[in-house]
Amino acid sequence: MSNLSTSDDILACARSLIVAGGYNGFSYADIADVVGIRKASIHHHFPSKVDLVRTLVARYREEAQAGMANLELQISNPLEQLRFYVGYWEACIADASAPFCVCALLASQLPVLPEEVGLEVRAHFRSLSKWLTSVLERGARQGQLRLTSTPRAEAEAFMATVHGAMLTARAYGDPKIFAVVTGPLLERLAPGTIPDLK
Amino acid sequence: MSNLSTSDDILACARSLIVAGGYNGFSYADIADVVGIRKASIHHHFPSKVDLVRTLVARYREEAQAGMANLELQISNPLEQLRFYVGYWEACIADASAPFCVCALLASQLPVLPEEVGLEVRAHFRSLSKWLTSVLERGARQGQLRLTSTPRAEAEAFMATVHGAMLTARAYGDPKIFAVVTGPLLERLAPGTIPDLK
DNA sequence: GACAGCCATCCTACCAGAAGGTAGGCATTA
DNA sequence: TAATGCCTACCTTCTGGTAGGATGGCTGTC
Repeated sequence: MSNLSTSDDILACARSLIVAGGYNGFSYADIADVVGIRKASIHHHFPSKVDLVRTLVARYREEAQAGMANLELQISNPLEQLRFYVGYWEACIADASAPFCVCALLASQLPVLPEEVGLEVRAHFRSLSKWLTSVLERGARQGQLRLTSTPRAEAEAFMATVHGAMLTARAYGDPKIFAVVTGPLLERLAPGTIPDLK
Repeated sequence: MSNLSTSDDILACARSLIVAGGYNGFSYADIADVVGIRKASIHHHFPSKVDLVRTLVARYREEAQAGMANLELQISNPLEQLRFYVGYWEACIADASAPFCVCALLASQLPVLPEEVGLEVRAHFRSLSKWLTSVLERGARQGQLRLTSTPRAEAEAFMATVHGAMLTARAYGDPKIFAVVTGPLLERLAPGTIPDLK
């Protein structure tokens, strides 16, 4: 991998392996092969697999939080914030750099996840939902977004559709379908268009 | 398990284990424990794990096809067909009998799935999408559904949202959120409600 | 009806390799 | 000198899978 810190390499590698196949879809040996290190050396950085994945998800959450905070600073328009969020994932899927949200993938395996990891994953869903709710609520208040139900319900639906679109893109092996699904999702929230017009 | 054929018991058990944790989330030993049989006996019915899971997904697909065909016979109203489909999953999630679509879960792990299994999983997505497209298309033609984009795009969005809602319900450990997400999804397609009315 | 043969089912016993993890040694750096 | 990072070597348990034997129900034949 890169020539930054080895533990960062391990985390980055584990992340992409998890994105590909989930918690039970990779082993220390897989990481060792990619990073160019021995299995035992990974244990030096992360004593157990649970430690590794918990750290990885915690860091992922930090990045996500930082991303949302940055979005609040850089973009004031709620609709544009949503567009940026969706666009971020569209790009990740298109260039196959990270074609799935780590937490979304792990959430699908929650029943077999170690508890400590599960807690982090659930926390991500709550904070993402909270942020989306606040964006939608603000957009509605400012008359920039048109909601058809409560901000919370709309936020959950938004999040669910984005996650589902990731899954569909993977199932079809076609990045373009992600935009096909998420495009109308954004349009529907934007006033100015008249959905009833045929 | 039940006292029907052993191979059916094995398939049923494997299905619920896959729904819980995916392809790598269970072993022959797990099934042996539940079914009350020895590991080696499972190999008699399904020589390899790939055989087992391929058969399982193929059967799941048959059931799904039969379900769609039956829906076409029993219910003529397209909106009611969609309601029934969503209600089916709502019930599965509520009673925890099958809180996730087997193919949706496996699709999330497509990169690490044996090819033969992956093919079946992708085929399910295609046929489900095809059916939803036809329902939406017919509904729009009959003036019973109001689409805001093409039937195909709307079908993909519908499917994605339902899959995402399954994931959300699992992440929150709360079956009710499934209806919170899918309810408005159906309402939006039904004419008669006026979304713009605050 | 008796009996042989056959086949499906399930068993015990075993295997090789992969899993996550440990012990302890050897450099390099602070 | 102490800690850090990485190594070799090893351990235990689990993994999917195989070999071969016991049982028991079904056939066809006499």
